[in-house]
Amino acid sequence: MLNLSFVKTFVTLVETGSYVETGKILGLSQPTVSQQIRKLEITLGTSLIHRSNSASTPTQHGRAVLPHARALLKSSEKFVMAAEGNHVSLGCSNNIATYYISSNLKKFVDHEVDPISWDIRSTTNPEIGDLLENGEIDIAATEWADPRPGTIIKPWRREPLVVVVSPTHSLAGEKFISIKKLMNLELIGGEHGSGTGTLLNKALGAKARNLKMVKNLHSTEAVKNAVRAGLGSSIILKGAIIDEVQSGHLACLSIEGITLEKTFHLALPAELPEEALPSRLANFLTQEEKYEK
Amino acid sequence: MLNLSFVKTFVTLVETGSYVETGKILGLSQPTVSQQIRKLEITLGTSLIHRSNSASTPTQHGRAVLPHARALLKSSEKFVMAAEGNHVSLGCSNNIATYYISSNLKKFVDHEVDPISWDIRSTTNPEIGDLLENGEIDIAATEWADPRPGTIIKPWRREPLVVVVSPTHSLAGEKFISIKKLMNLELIGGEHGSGTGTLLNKALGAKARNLKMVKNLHSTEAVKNAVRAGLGSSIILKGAIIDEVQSGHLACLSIEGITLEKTFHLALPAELPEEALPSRLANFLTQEEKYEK
DNA sequence: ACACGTTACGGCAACCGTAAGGATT
DNA sequence: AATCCTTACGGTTGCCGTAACGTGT
Repeated sequence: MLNLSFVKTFVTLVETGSYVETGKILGLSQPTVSQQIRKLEITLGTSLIHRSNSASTPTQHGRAVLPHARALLKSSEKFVMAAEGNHVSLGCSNNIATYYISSNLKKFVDHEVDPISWDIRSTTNPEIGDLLENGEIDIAATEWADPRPGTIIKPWRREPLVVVVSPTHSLAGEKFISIKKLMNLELIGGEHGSGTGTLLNKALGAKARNLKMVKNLHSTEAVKNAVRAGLGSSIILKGAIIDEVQSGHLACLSIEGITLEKTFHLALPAELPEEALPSRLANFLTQEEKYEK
Repeated sequence: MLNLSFVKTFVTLVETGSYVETGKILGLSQPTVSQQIRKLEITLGTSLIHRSNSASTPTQHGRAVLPHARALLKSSEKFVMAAEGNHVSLGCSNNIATYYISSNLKKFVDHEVDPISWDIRSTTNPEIGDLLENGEIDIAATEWADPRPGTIIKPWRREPLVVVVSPTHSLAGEKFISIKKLMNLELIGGEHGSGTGTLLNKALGAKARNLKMVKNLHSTEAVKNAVRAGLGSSIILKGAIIDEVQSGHLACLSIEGITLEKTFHLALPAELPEEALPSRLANFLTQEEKYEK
């Protein structure tokens, strides 16, 4: 079986180009470095480094293997981090991953004393619940509450939805749109399962039926592009179009008389202790955002 | 440093739930299994398995670490495979990855005697060239030739482009469309850098300027959805819409008088020996498709 | 009594360091 | 001569198996 230390010395040897230097970095004697490379080559059955007195360069094989070697070491680090409780696998809805989570995660990482390792998986809202149940992620951030056995749900933050139109649209420049006028817009929908439809039904009641949904595209980015091109309008999370509004590529309006808000939720395994990293992240996020009833 | 064997025994122990069984599978004595788990726990500094005489179940920590452990082992396998020359990292344009490569790759894997490990990265055509230059992929399949220093390019296969309209469109049902009528269609473009624009300029000459490109969406799937919804028409690789045409959700036509074909290319590092896996894959693909001048 | 896991201990292989030996500049 | 890597060899570590020992069913 493979020896991770040897892989590590191989990688640093390629990076430094020198056996002596590698030894110094890793705290090994120089002959040991030589020995380890030899042994690695034997277990792999191929030559990895061109032997010459002047320069130590990887062979063709060595170069081919190098990215995999790096990936292996990284994977090993993640494993150790996870074991030490300093790793979170975060699962987010596509929208949250794209537009919301990054800055919060950065703040959390800076806020923690020990270094944190993390990864993010983003997919559709319903699948996020599956991932959490299967243990593939430690904590989930979704656009609607998806209660499952063995998980607890916390409300995280409220995010307004706005009506988005092309800047050349007659309504561009207005702050509000009446429900009546909303019914006349040709609306382009986004990703399925993001809960926007349910939300509209709740806010508009029976009138939601009269909205002219002309098409569903599969991602918010595709919707934004379509609206920007004048193919229609849409109802989108405000956080997703801040840049475009600022730069004048899109115009946004609120709906007169109603507040359209999506509540983001966090979900975690139920039996998790408070001091576990996912719990700390959840607490940090909810406090940070000061969610008010 | 971590010992990969121990990680392996940990994973199989969780899978089997028995020390004895694990020993049998891995060819170890039962006390050795016990010892390895203990040592792993010591190096990680946490308990992984609930000690009890009846059932061996992972602790909370153990469950949290498990996916990372599996990832680590998989990463190690990939490393070994790469070293043995039985791994290819294939980079494809998004379209090729989505619609073309899978069946070919399957045939190649079946055709090889030794088991092959592989992975696919898909991104835009220009980026594929970068990946190959950086050694992050071993072979590239792109929608146009992108010659770089140190790489060789082979034509792979020709793929027709067709005009795609909604099945409710007046032209649906026709086999051909005149260039004149093509000028009247509101065309939706797809991913940037896929070479379709260049191809149209070559085929139509100055007339290409008169095409009504109303919008570029960022992926072929988005374009398909938009066309299907009647938002416009498009010019797309035929292979991307076979299913939709068959099921009647889209209609396709050829352009009268001209053949619109994209040539897919393969790119590999220049100095690669013929018996290397990427070379074998390239040869298999080009022979399979019988590319004629 | 039996099945399962742990503890104890000895042999053996593997790893690392020191010292000496080429080869190239 | 100096630098860099390899070879040779001995000491130590650490891994594995056998045997003996708890413990719950």
